[in-house]
Amino acid sequence: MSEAVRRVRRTPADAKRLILETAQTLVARNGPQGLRLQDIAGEAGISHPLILHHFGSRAGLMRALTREAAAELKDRLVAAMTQPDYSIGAQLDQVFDAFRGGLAQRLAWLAVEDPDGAPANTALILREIADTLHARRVAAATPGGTVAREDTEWLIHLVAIAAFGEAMYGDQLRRSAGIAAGEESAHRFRTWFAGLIREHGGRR
Amino acid sequence: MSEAVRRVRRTPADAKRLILETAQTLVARNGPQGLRLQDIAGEAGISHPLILHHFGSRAGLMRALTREAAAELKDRLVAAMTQPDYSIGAQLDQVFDAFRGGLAQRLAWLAVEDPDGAPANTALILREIADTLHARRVAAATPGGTVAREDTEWLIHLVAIAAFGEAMYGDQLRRSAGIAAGEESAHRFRTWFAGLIREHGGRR
DNA sequence: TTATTTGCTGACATTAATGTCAATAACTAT
DNA sequence: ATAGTTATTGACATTAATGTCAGCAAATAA
Repeated sequence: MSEAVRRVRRTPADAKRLILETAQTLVARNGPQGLRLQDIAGEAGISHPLILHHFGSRAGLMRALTREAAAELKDRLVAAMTQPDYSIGAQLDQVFDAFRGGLAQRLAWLAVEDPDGAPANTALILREIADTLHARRVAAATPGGTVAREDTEWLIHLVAIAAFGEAMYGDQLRRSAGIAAGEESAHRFRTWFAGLIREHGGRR
Repeated sequence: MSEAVRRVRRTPADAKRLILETAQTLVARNGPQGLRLQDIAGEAGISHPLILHHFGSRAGLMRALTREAAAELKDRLVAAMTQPDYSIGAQLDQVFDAFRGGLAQRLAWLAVEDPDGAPANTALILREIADTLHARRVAAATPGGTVAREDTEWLIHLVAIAAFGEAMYGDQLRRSAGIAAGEESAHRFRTWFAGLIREHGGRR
């Protein structure tokens, strides 16, 4: 009388993919609080022990999530940087784009959940970027002028904290300032910010 | 034979003070995760139901905490702004100081815990600041020049997201960039940032 | 002293999360 | 077919948090 219960059986790689993608979606949607194994399982149409089977523990899943988000960010930044005419002023929109689609928010939220995981995973990304950008700035400098290494580093630091701050609190702060929220407003800010940086680059 | 158990009996105001201050300390030290009623109670030397007695629920405590932190931030910013020679470039250090001592971190963390509480409590703070600053910039402008209102707003927005981003991720990002962490490094960045903004103000 | 109010606590209830495990079903190889 | 491997699940164990409550004790007033 008892029906045989049908099951989907995936390859481990596929199962991990499914879980990670579902989890990323949920983090982006609900913030760091919304990362309950039950919820992920429900959304993915699986049972929650399956997550533990593939990732060992909740912490293991978190590590995998941050690792994935950090890798994605790095890929996007490197892609933006390898454009022929790259400069942080001219291509700032691409840099912010690299943080878009909830990516920075995900990373930031994951950093809140697991303060030690994010640094480990993002380590040295910024250093690589600083090296590349600085070389470009030096090459682009007028023959007589010099570009201080420190200036490049702080420039990147500013863009990084601004991008994170914008991703986390941009909308809230705009609302608090009485500025209309939304994508268009955020874009206007990016444009303004790019101008500020271009100004800075231009004068030395 | 049974000893009478001695108890401390406070006024409601004193009890709330004690609880709020202990909680603020713990948030600053351990992040948003470290806000368990048991922990607060243990640290304050009271029992955890006392917190519920005075604040109704954990959510009530969180609201009180964000309200307090937001009020503190506003006070510091207003104090910085009412200095006679206030301008966001010249006094940027004071603005960042207003965010220091874990205040921005507390606010940011509380915002993560209770995304709706912070906006309600910080509403219009930035608008006030924008009004004041814009008036000053207009007054300080050279007779022929004009200062766009939007420019002032974006300037404040940048400082705000940078201050939050710095408070939340500054040290992590500096480490990730291979820059030495610590107060001195953070100060050097503030100085550089102030210069950037002063440059911008000077050219229009 | 006695009565009254209420700040305060210990013990318990409730809820909600992670983590464990034996059993089951879907593939693969023989 | 048959056996073996393992992805998958339901039921359960465990843990850890918030919230409830009856009663105790410290002030204040009569």
